[in-house]
Amino acid sequence: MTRTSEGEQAPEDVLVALADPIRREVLAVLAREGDATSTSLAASLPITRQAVAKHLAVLDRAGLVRAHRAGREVLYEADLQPLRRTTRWMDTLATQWEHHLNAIKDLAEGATGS
Amino acid sequence: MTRTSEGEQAPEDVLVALADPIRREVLAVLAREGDATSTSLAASLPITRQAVAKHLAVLDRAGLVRAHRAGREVLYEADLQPLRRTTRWMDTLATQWEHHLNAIKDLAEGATGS
DNA sequence: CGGATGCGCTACCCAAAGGTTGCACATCCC
DNA sequence: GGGATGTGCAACCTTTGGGTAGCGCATCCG
Repeated sequence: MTRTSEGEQAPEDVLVALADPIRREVLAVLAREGDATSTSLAASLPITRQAVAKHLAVLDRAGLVRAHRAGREVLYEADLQPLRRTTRWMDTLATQWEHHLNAIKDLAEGATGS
Repeated sequence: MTRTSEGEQAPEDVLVALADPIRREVLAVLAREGDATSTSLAASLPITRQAVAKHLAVLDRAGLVRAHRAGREVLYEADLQPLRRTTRWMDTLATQWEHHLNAIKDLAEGATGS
C-alpha cells in the first residue's frame, strides 16, 4: 500500500527525495509520460523493479507521487505541489538569511567607520 | 585549504548539501552570527570539530560557503547565491513538468470525450 | 482451471555518509 | 623558546542508502 500517509510532507523530505538523481529522473519520466508502474519505470531505468519501488516510497513520503491501484497493478502519479511549496520555503529561508548577513555587514562597517 | 574550486557548483550539489539537517543548521548559524571557524561552530553543535569540517567541505563544494584564512584560523562565510539559483532551477523544473502533466491530462480528456 | 504477469516483502550485499579518535604541524603570545 | 590554541589529515567504526535476488500471493486471461 506504500503508506501514502496524509499531510506529513515536510520540505526537508522533499529535499532528501530530490537529492538523488534517479528519483529526479523518476519524477521526470512520470511527468513526461504520465502515470506508470514500478515495473514500467524499471524498464526505462538502469535498476530493478524493487529498487524503483524503494525510490517511489521515498517520493511518496515527500508527497511528490501518489499511488493508485488499478486491478493488479499500481499506478504512480506525480504531484508537483510539494515541490512548489519547497521552493517557496527555500526562498523564504534565503531571504531571512540574507537579512541576517546584511545586518552583520552593516554592524561591521559601522565599527570600522567609528 | 578546502578546495574552493571555482565555478563548479551545480544545483544538484546544493540539493545534496541542503538535504542534511546539520548542514542547514551550519548555514543558519553562519547567517545569524556571521563568519565562524569549524571549532567555534562545533561549540554550538552536537558534533566534533572534525565532523563540522567535513560538512563545511560539502557546503563549500556546493558553493554555499567560502573559506578565508586569518592567521592560524580559517573563517567560513555563507554565500546564498547558489541557494537562490537553485530555487530558480527547481521552479523552472516544476513549471516544465507541470506543462507535461497538463498536456497529458488534456490528451486523456480528449480521448474520453471522443 | 491454470499459466502468465505484476506486487509486496524479506534477507542480504556493498558502498558511501556521518562521526570519532589520534597525531602532526602551524601559529599565536607570554 | 615554549606552552596554548587551531587546523589538516589519516585510520577507523557504524549506520544508512541504494541495489539485488528470491519467494509467496493476487490478478488477469486463454
